Amino acid sequence: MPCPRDVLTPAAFAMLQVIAATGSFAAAARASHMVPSALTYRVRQLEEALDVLLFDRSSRQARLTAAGAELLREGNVLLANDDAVANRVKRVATGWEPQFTIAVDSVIKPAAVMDLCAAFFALNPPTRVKLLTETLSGTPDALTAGRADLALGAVLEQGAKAGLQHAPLGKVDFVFVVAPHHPLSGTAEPVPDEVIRQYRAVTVADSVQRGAGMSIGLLAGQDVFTVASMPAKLDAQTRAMGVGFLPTCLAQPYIDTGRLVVKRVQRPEYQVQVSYAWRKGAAETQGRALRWWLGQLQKPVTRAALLGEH
Amino acid sequence: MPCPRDVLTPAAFAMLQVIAATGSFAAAARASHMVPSALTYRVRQLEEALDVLLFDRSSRQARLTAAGAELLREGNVLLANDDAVANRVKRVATGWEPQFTIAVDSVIKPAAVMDLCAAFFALNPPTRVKLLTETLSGTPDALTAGRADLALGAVLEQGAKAGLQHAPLGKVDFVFVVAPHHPLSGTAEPVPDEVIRQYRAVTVADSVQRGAGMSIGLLAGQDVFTVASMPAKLDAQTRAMGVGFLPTCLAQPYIDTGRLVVKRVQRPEYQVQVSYAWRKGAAETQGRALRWWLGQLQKPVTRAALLGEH
DNA sequence: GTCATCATTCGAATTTTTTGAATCATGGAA
DNA sequence: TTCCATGATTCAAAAAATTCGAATGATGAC
Repeated sequence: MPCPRDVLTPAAFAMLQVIAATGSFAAAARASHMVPSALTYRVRQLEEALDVLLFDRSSRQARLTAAGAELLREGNVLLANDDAVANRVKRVATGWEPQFTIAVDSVIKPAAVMDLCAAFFALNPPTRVKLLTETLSGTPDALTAGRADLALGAVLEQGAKAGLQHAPLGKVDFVFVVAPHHPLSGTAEPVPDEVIRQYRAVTVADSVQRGAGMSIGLLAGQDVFTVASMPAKLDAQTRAMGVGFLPTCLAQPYIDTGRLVVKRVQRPEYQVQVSYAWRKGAAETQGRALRWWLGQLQKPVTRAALLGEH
Repeated sequence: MPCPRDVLTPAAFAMLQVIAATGSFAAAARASHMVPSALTYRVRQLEEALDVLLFDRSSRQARLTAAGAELLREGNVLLANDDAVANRVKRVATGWEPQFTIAVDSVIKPAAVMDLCAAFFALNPPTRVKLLTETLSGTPDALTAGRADLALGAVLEQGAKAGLQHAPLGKVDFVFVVAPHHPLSGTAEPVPDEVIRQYRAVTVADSVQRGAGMSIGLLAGQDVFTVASMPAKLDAQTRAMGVGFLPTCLAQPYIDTGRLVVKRVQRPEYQVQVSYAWRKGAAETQGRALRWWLGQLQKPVTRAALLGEH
C-alpha cells in the first residue's frame, strides 16, 4: 500500500492538470502521447494512496470531484513551490547565502538600511535577509556568536576584534540633551559636572557583559536609570526621567520640535567611531551577499547615509 | 534529460533526510534496507536534473554541499506541504468546502462574526474562510454572483429573492443623528421634514444598481453626499458633513461619547428587517461549512449577537 | 436503436529502479 | 611509511514499475 506522500509527485500534479485542461482521460492521453489505460493506472494509484475519489466516473467522461478539484488547485501551488526551490538551490550553489543576517545598531538610520535592502532584493537573490536590532557592543557579539553575518554600527572595543574584520563607518556625534521641563533645561552653560551629577542619568544596557566601558559619559556617584535600547533612552529623556548623551542623528528631530534641549557641558562632546564588521574568511569562502554588502559599504555615500548625514 | 520539477519527489526528499541523518550513503543504505549503489543512482538523478552538486565527494564520506543543505531544508517544508494537502483533500472529500465566503453587511457586529469564526475554526475544518464586507443590497448580490456562500445582514428586496433561501436575522433600528456642532443639533424636536431638507444628507452608495430604493430616509430636493460604506457615512456625519439615519448599533458608541446627537424627527423611525441568505440547494449538495453556519444561525442568541443585542 | 467515443481491464512489452560483485579512493592504525 | 577497514562508484543483471495494445463494457448524441 503506497503512502499518501509518496504519490504527491510533480508528475502526478502535471497529469491532473492535463486531464482537467483537456476534459477527459482520452484527450489527455492524446495530448501526452500516452495510452488512456496508463492514465487510468496512475489516477488509480493516486486515489488508492490518498483514499479519495478524484474523478466521478458515473458519466461517460470522467469529471473531477470536489476533492479532485482541490488537489488540482493545491497541486499548482506545490508545483510552483518545487520550481521555486529548484531555483533557490541552484542559486545557492552559485555562491549566494540562503540567509544573511545583519545586526544593526540603533545609531544606524533605519531608512538607509531599507534602501540598501531594496537594492539588494533588486538583484533577485535567493537570499533571505534578516535584520537584528542590537545596542552598543551587541552587534559584534551577534557576529562572533554566529547570530549575524554583518554588523552595522558596531562600536568596537579592543577585545572584540578577535576573529572579526572591520572598517570604519564614520563618526557619530553625541549631544547632551534634557527635556525642556527638566530642571537642567534652564541652567547656565556650560553645565559643570557637579551640577549634572545631581540628576539621574539614563543609560542603555549593554546587551553583552556588564561593566565594560561602553556606558558613555557617566559621572561618578550619579544616579542611573538603565533602559534596554537607544529608542527607550530617547523616550526616557523626553519624559525628563533623566539626562544624558544621545546620538545627534537620533535626537535631532526631537531637538527641532522642542521636545529635547541641547545643553553644552563642561566635558568634551562625545564623538564615537562606529564601524561595520564581519567574520574573517578568505574572499572565496565569503558568500555573494556578504561581498555585495561590503561592496556597497565601500562607497562613502552609503556610509554617510547609514549615519544619517546628507 | 530529466526536468528539475520531475525529480523533486517526496521520495527524493525522504532519501536526502536519511542520508543527512545517518551521515553517509552506506549508513543510509543500511537504514533504508537498500544497497549503496541505489542511493548513488538516485542522488545522481537529482544532481543531473537540478544541475547542482548536492554532495561533496572529495572526502571519504559524502558531505552535503551548501546547495544540498538548502535542498534538505526546503524539502522538509515541501514534505510538510504535501502532508497538509493530502489531509485537506481527504477532508474536502468528506464534504467540507475548500473555501467558504461570507458577505457581511456593515450593520453586522464584526466581533460576533469573529466569535463565530473562532468556533468554526475550533472544528479544525479544511475550509478557508473569507469575509467580504458589503453594503446594503450588496450581500445578496455577492451571493447570486457566486462571490459568496452566505450573506449576513442582507436587506432583501422582493426581486432579489430569486434562487436564494433566506431567514430573518432580526430588526435593525435606525436613528437620526447629527454631529453636536451641526446646526440641527440645537433645534426643537421633533424636527420637521422642511428643516431637515435644508441640510445635506449622507447616504451610502448601493454596491449594486443605482436607483433601487435602498437609500433610506431621503427627502425630495435634499442635497446628498454619497459615501462608499456605512463606516464612511458614520465618519462623515461625525464631521458634520451631513445628517441622516444610522443603525443604532453602529451609532451608539458615538452617541454615548457625545460625538453624535440623536434627534427625534417627524417621520417614523426606521426599522429594517435584515436577513441571512444562501443559495438554494438540496441539503445533500450543501457543504458541511454551510450547514454548520446555518445551524449556528438557528440559535436566537447567535442572531441577537450579530445585531449587537446583548 | 445505432454509432462513435470514452474508461476500464489484463497480459505483454518497455522503461525505470534496484541489486550484487568488482573497483577505486580515503583516512586511520600499526 | 604500509596496511586495512570503510565508503562511493561502476556496470551488468534482476526486479519492479509503468506503459502499451487489444478487448470489453458503458454512455450520450444522432
